[in-house]
Amino acid sequence: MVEHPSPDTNAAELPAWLSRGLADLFPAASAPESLQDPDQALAARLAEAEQLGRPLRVKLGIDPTGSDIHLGHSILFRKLRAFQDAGHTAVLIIGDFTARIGDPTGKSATRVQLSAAEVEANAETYLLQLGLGQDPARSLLDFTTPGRLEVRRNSEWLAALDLPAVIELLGTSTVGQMLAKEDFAKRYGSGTPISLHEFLYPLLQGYDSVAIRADLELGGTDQKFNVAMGRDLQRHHKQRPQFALLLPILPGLDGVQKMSKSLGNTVGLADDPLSMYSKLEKVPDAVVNDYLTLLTDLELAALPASPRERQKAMALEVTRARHGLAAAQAAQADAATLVGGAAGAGAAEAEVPEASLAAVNFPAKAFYLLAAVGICASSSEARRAIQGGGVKLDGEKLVDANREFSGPDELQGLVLQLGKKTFRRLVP
RNA sequence: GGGUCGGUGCCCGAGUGGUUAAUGGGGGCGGACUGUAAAUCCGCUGGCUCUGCCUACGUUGGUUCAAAUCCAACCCGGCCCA
Repeated sequence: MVEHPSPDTNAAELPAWLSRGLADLFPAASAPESLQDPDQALAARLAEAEQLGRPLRVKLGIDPTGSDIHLGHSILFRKLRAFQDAGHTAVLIIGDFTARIGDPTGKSATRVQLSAAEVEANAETYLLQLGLGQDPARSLLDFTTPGRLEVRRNSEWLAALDLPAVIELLGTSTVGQMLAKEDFAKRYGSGTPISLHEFLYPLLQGYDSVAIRADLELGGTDQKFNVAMGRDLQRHHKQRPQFALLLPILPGLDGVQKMSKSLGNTVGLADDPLSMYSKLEKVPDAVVNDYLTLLTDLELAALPASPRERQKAMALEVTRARHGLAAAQAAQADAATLVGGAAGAGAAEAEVPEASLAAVNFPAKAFYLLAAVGICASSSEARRAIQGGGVKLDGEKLVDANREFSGPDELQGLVLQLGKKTFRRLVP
């Protein structure tokens, strides 16, 4: 490639771990030689950091509004981790204060406000899923290496703002600027209500950057407005404005809409190996390469061209990163046996999630059993599933929804199957 | 605050006194097909250990043998005016 004769040109290139999968970066990645300004060019800022031996402070904010982290979120954490591994400081902001307003981004309606207790409980779960107390080799973030991670809650500084401070904050932008934001513009245009407090959200998120003196903020492309707001506010507070690093929004399992719990197209970080693998190996062909780029470190060029092989390689690698190679390979093998037709014999061998019969009251009718064991959401749904011919017990189609089981003995050890990909081994 | 229009099942959206969990579409789930995919076709889509019983059309109360459908008050939202 290019020669690197001087430190100046060195800075003109970003490392691959940083540029992989980027959707947007501003103000600029690198700059012409005449403009090696560490405030304008990220490459220059990185070089400066190295020179001064001062790691960059890389901000990522999360609002603990739900309880499960899924792969869609994980692409941001993966990038944050890459910064950690390169020696920088990840500043993870738990939006315990902002979560109670609700980020209007991408929302077609005002979000429900959460109680402080709910938010705190969610925050705890998030940290555990991100790897708190775990071996960094297996977890998403590095919680153990000193100096690599700061976890901050934004109530720390936001709860302390008094009215004059809030008014000053509001004074930094205009209604026109707010309405320029796509979500607001859409909602305003379509007559969907926008509460005034929602205008505060971008300002508060921006203020977080001021509070922690961020050098760089990570976000999805939908965060562009909010991240840019951080730059404005930092300038307002006489700080060096942060760089913005935007990553694409991961499409969900449907391949069209973004991955989101409410759309039911997610793969959870906490999913067991088998369901993680089997969901992933059937993502639409069109998004397999996105998954590979954003969720793995694999070289795309080195992979087989066949879409089916790519799906498998991607599913295996993503599962491996969470559960280890052995578990991932087992999941791959099990997926092949379970779904591949020879369910009867295969199911007995394969490793499937277990479901306890403890909560079942016997005698139990088939439709009730499905619901009681948690495989169906309701007994009515179970009844329909059985009548629709989608339920198998130990490989044999269960046809009678009213079939009665007298006790756990005749069920334990058997595998209950709903559709092609939901399996439960019944245990006491 | 005034005027006006509106609030139906996961979502959109019919339905304006009388079988009926309530047309249709989307989404979801299941089946066939397939590459465990896409496309296509078919079925299901409130709850309950269910041949029946509950609960449902913003909330509460009322009229009626009978209401999602009529009346009243209230709550929430859009638009116009202030």
